[in-house]
Amino acid sequence: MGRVSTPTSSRAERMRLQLREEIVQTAAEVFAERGYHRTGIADIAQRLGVGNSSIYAHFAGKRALFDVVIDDAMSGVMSLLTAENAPAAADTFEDYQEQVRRIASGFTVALRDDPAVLRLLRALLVEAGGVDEELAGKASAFTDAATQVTAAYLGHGRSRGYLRADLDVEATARVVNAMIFSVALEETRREATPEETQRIVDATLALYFGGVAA
Amino acid sequence: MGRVSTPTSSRAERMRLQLREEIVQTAAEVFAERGYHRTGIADIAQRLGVGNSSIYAHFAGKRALFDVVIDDAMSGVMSLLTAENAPAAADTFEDYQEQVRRIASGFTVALRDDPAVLRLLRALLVEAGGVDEELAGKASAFTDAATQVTAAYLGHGRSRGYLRADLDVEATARVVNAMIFSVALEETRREATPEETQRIVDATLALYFGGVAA
Amino acid sequence: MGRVSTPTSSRAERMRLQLREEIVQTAAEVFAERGYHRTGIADIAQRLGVGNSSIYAHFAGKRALFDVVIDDAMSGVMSLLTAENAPAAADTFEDYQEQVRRIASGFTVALRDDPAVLRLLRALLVEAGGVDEELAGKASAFTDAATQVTAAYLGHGRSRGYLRADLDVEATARVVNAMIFSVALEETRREATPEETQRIVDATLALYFGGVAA
Amino acid sequence: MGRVSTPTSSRAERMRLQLREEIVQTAAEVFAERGYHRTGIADIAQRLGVGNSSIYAHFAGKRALFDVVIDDAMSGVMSLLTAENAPAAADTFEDYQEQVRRIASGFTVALRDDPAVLRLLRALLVEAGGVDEELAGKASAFTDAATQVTAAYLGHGRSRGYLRADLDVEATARVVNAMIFSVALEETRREATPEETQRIVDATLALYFGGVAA
DNA sequence: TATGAATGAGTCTTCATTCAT
DNA sequence: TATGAATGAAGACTCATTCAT
Repeated sequence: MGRVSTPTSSRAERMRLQLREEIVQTAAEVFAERGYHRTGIADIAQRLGVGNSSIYAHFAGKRALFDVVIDDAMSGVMSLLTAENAPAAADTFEDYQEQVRRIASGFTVALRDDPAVLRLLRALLVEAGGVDEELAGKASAFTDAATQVTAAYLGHGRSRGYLRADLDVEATARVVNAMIFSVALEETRREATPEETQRIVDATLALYFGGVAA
Repeated sequence: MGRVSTPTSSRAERMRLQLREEIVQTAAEVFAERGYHRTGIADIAQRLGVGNSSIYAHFAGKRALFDVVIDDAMSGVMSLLTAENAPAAADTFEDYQEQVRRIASGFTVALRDDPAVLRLLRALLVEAGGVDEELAGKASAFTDAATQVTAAYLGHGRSRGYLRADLDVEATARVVNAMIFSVALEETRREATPEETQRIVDATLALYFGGVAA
Repeated sequence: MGRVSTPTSSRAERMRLQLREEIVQTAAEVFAERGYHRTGIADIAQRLGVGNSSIYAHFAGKRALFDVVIDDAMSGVMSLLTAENAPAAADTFEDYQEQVRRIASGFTVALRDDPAVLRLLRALLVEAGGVDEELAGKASAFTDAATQVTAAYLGHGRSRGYLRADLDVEATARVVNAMIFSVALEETRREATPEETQRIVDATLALYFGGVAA
Repeated sequence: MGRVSTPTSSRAERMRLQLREEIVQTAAEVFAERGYHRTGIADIAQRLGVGNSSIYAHFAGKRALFDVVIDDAMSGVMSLLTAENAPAAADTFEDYQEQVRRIASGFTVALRDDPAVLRLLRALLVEAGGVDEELAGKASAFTDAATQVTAAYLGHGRSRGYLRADLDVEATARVVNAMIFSVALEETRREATPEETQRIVDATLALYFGGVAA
């Protein structure tokens, strides 16, 4: 039989999926701009130029759509965090610095190109408690997952000897991620110029690698 | 005949102010627990055991009440940040470490005793954009003010020579504050044990003072 | 027993009545300025400088107070209409014109001195339907009573022969009163100068006595 | 294929406009019956048999709906006042009487068929001050406009010589209109029989043309 | 007795969701 | 299947009235 079946439905299916994707895109934009509560289903539908109820043909409701949007944003950030550089890759402090700079740079570029992702993260992290218990749980799960990723890097560095032997890997991972997200969120709030952002990134890395001590 | 001065009006005035204070307290609790949008005037009134409209005798509306609550929280945090330790106090790195530890400790204790303040800050920083442009501006002003305070400490330390000469004071101040607030917010979100919190604080300070490098 | 009794209570009684009177006065002002619905009990109490509930010590409620105010205004207008000139007084058209001019002049002067009465009438006639069935009935009763007064004048003049023999006394009375009240109300609405008002009064009388025909 | 032109949108548009029209009609009824303040959005929606919020799909709010209703009533009355008879049409007093009778008759018939218009006018003229400064202004503008129309007739008649040479055109116009509106309003208030109304109209015209003098 | 703070019923308005076309 | 008009539940706010002092 193969997959000869339903070629017509296949065309319809493609269009259906495409509309779904457009809804998610548009919803991401609007949610990012205005936050969950100030965003109305009508706002999303209108910006996309479709009818209100078309959204309900693809998502159970506003909350469900937000879930999908947030999941997309989360996985986007997670792939930035984990992209191209395995924790195992660095063996010296110099390599590690290089690796982190590369990641930070990738981060910066990616977010410059698609700042909505970050604003969505803010929507998640910030409004989580104001929407739902379930959403709050999702936010926690996300920070926990991010902590795991960072902790893996830190653990590798400590065992390789290029990070402090007394480093509290798990706690530091949490702190570092908080710092990263905070800076990132803060930079999107005030619409910072690339130069300002670069200064913040440099300051962050300097603090990270060497602390403030002389 | 001593203080004949308007004792009746004084009594009534006291009760009026007391109710106002109770409203602010209760509102702070509920806003902290549920966020701005999920909190109804009815929730606050009910928890306090007064009628809905009593709140309107003291505040122009929900938004105005939230403003007062947020202002209280902001000034609470600002006094924690600036309390008892002038930027000029430390002259050596050891003194400075001691000073920062003292502040951190004060912070920790204060927030353990009154965690609502922090949750309110989260409400401010997180929901700001989802409520009002004005509130968003208030949030920005707050982070800017906090940056100034921290930058004063860092500038003093750099000029004394116990902090890195190449320290980007303003940028680092921003990063450090972001880190502090993030950690604090995160710790209130997941209801961390005192031990966990202590580990986070230690990790934060270690990172701050010496970075991650071996 | 006589009425020697309770001289103290008599003093108190006097003050009580005086306050009651002041409330009616003030209420009349505010009702006249803002109409029934836009006037709050608090507005009246505040302007008089007494507490909200003092009003309830003298009147059953807002509606009852309005009733008293309206009754006062109605009897004020009725005495203007019936004042000093009995329907029987005039025997010639010249006498009648003189009489009517005297009444109109008294009206004008009285309302110039106490324009609130008229505004209250407006409040009665205009808002009657928007408040209560009962108030609407009172408004009807008032216009009916005024019609009776005017009809008596007209009837007298017709029987004396100085008014048209084919005059429909009752219907004309109704029309004339409507004209009088309308003009009076309209003059209070737009804050007319005395000169403008005089022109209107003259035009009204001219129309009344001689119609528009050449 | 003839007129393929967007029949769907056209159909929907028609229904939309129809509902809007029904809302205005029903609102006119209820506002006329109960006045602005005693009319709730719910009353209107319920009488029409639609949901409360459907009204908000067509009008910004209660006040905006009232505005439309009032504007309709005002233009309805203005067309009655100006209909089919130009001020210039009459050249003799007989012609003029005929013309005025025709207008009065048209008025009477029109208001008998649609008494709501008049009740609405009452709502406007009476409640104007009790709702809004803006509405009060609209009421003034309306009476001024009506005065202009009437003054044009009177001015024409005076220059033709069939009206009194000493006629104060503007003041008389104001009086006459006040008389007309008052009578009309009064007739709707007490639910007069056609015969009673006819007597009032006749009395009004008699007064208008010849005054009361014998 | 006068006060004015507190009340709670009533109202307008919003918006996520459904349904007829 | 897509539409967008209609829905109704929910929430902020007002104000005449009551009650403890």
